[in-house]
Formats: sequence, structure tokens, C-alpha cells
Amino acid sequence: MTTKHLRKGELTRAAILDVALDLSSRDGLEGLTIGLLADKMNMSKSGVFAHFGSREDLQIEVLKLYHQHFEEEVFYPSMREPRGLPRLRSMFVRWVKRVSVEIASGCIYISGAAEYDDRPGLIREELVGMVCAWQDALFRCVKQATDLGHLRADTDPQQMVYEMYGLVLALHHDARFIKRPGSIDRAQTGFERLLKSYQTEPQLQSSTPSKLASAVRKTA
Amino acid sequence: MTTKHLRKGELTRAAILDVALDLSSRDGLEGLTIGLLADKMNMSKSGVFAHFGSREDLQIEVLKLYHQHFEEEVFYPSMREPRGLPRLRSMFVRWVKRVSVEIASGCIYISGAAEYDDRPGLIREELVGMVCAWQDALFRCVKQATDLGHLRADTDPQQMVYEMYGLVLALHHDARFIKRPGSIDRAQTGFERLLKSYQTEPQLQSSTPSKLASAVRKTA
DNA sequence: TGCATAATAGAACGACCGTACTGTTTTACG
DNA sequence: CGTAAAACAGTACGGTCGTTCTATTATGCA
Repeated sequence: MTTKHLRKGELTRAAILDVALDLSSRDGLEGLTIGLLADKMNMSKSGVFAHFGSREDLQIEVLKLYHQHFEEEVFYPSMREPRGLPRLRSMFVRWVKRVSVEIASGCIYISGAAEYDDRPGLIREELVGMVCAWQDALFRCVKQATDLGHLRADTDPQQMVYEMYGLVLALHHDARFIKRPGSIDRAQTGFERLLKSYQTEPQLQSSTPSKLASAVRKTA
Repeated sequence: MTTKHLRKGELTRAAILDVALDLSSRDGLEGLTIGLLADKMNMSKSGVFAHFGSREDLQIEVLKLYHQHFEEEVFYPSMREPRGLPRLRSMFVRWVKRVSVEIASGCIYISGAAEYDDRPGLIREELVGMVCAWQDALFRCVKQATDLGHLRADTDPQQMVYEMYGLVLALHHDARFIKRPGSIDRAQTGFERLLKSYQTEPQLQSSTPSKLASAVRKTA
């Protein structure tokens, strides 16, 4: 049978990817350079290069590693929350928390969107796929929340996801670029206001208490 | 007295800056290269270079040119609108319209924020100054709108500017990066919902009729 | 412990970059 | 006009980049 344990090459490869993710977070995927990466690893350029067929492959592997971290820290834990509003809150809170930590390093989804918005290729395709997957997860969650009656029946999920994404983009912008304090609270405040707009209104809930929650279904 | 009319050098310098702005919009300020710029101008590298002391100077001049366009298309026309809500609406609508046009080319304020969020230097300082100036203009406008009674007295201007900026960032993201249609409408819809949240509430308006009603204009 | 093979180093190549220097052409004013 | 200065072209230098090729060292299984 094939050797199960990690050979040394795979270990250093993983170590290289860790450092590469760090560098890419700071300087962007396009700013990632094999020479600098080799320096940080105390290796030769060719030694690093040999682990990946090309720079583009390296960048894509970095992207996949970031995606994995994002899923583990934001997506999967939220999926363990109850469907509807609790899960949606969890998604947003964990998302904001992650971006908050990344204020010092940078979010690759966001910086990558600016780098590859007009640069065709494999990296762009991969990146768009990942961001769309996350937006889709948010979309489905909002939809469930409306189906469950947590949000108003006429809620437009695309619109709500759009505005949630805007709040996080503004957080990344103000905190990381402008370096303005208090941005995290503003993202949270914006989300609360967002919920207040789309949530089933108190008078509606009290007027038809149990009827609406069960009767409301579809928007699409 | 000194010669008033433009010498030839100043004309070509302006032409170079125009092309440089175009290239920078597409590939970012950091992607702007003197060689490519010279090609597009049918000039030699040194011929282009001679008009600017350094690449950094060129980039800063491009930045100033963009700032000038932004002011002329968004800021100044809005300042001719009546203070308060009408002016705020004008600012947002013209801003969105400008970014909409830039979907094909790219907004330097936004792409620059991602490029220079962790790259110290003159360019970053200049860029931060310009973005802050625009956010300050929005801030003052929101503040006037609350003072005039167009918006609720407890409106937090910083918070509202934050959310407006988020809507535009999301527009740039979804339209230019994801290439999702309908993003412009979503920015507008988000702004309307934003206004509905912060606008003087109907029952408040009717409770103090004459005072507030005269100040409040409708939501067009 | 041997030995095939994986892992890494080192040097070199061609391409592109910003910049400096040196001519050559063009402009514009007395 | 003529002529000084401005505008521009051409070339070259040092640097970094991704990538390739070859040689050397380290690993891991028989």
C-alpha cells in the first residue's frame, strides 16, 4: 500500500504555504514573490519553487488554504447553529470577528477582489467561485430565515446579502485602510439596523401571533 | 511677465496623465508602468519619464487628476443642491453613477484602498487624505440634515457615512469583481432603506407638525 | 547498511522594471 | 531669422522577477 505518513517534502510544503498565506495577506496574492518567500523560509528560490509547478499554482494553493481557514472559522461553526436568524447572526458575527483579526494582516477575499477584478485567469476564477459560494451560503441562510418567519416575507435575500457584504467591506476599508477606530462596532450596529428593517415587525407579530410564523413561506 | 499660454511640454504632460489615469484605473496605481505608458503614447520611456521626476510623482499626479474629476462630477454639483437631505441624495446618486460608469474601468479610491492599506509612503498619505476628505463632506452633509430636521436627531453621522460607503463598496465589488447584474439598483435600494431608518418618523413628524413638516422634503 | 529517489541548492537566462546619461530634434522667443 | 532652451529618443545599468537546468545533499525503504 502507499505510504501513509507525511514525507518530509509534504511537511515543508505545508510550512511554505503557511508563510505564503501570511505574506499574501499582507501584500496581496499578486505581491507574493518566490524570492521573498524563500528568504522567510531560509530556503533557496528553486527549493521553494520545486514544490509547486508554477507561481500561479502556488497562488491557487494559498487561496485554497485561506478558503479552508475561512470555512473552519466562520462557515462550519455557524452551520451548527439553529436554522434562520440564529444561524444568520452567527455567520455575520464570526465573519466580522475574522475580518477584525485580519485588520492587521488583510482579508484575501477582499484584497483579491480588487486585484483580480480585471485580470482574467485561473486565480480569478477560483476566487470568484469561493466568494460566490460564501454569498450563496448567506443567501440560503437569509431565505431560510424568511421561510421560518424570522424575517419579513417580502425580504429580498440578494439585497440583504448585498448589504451585509457592504458592511464588512466598509469594516475592512475603514479599519485597515483609514485606520479609524470603532469600525467593528459600526459594522455590528449596521447589522442590527439591517435586521430591524427586515425583521417581522413587532405589531405584526403580536397581531397575528402564531399564524404568520407558520404560514409564511416563499419569496422565490 | 511669464508666458501665459501652454507650452508643448505641458500639453503632452496632460495627455500622458490622461492615459496614465486610464491605465491606473484598470490595473491599479501600482500596476501603472512607465514602459506601457510610453507605448500607449507612442513615445520613448525616457521621454515620458522626463515629465515627472519619478514614478511616485507620476502616481501622485494621477491621483490628483482623479480627485479633480471626482470633485467636479460628484462633489461640486451636489454642493449646489439645497442643504440637508436633497444634497445628501445628490451626493449618493452622483457617487453611485460615477462608480457605475467606472465598473468598466475601476475606481481608484477603492482599488487604491486595497493596494495601499499596508504600504506606507506619500501615495498612501495622499490617498487617505482624499478619501477622508470625501467622507468628511458626507459627514457634514448628514449632520446638516439632522440639524435641519430631515433626519432623526439621534442620527449618528459617522454610522450613516459608514453604511453609505459600504453600499458603494459592495457595488464596486459585486458589479466589477463578481460581474453580477442589478447591483446598481441594490445600492439605491439600500440607500432608500438607510434613509427610512434615519429619517424623522411619521408619528414624530405629525406630533410636531408645523416645525418639522416644513423642513422635511419627501423621498422623491 | 546500501541505494534509489526525493528534496534542496546554486547558477544562469530572458524579460521587465525604474532611472541616469548622452545625444538629437523641436520649439519658441529676442 | 538665429539661437538658447525645452522636449524627446536611444542606450545602458543595476535590480528583481519567474523559470530552467544541473549538481549536491538528505531521506526512507530493502
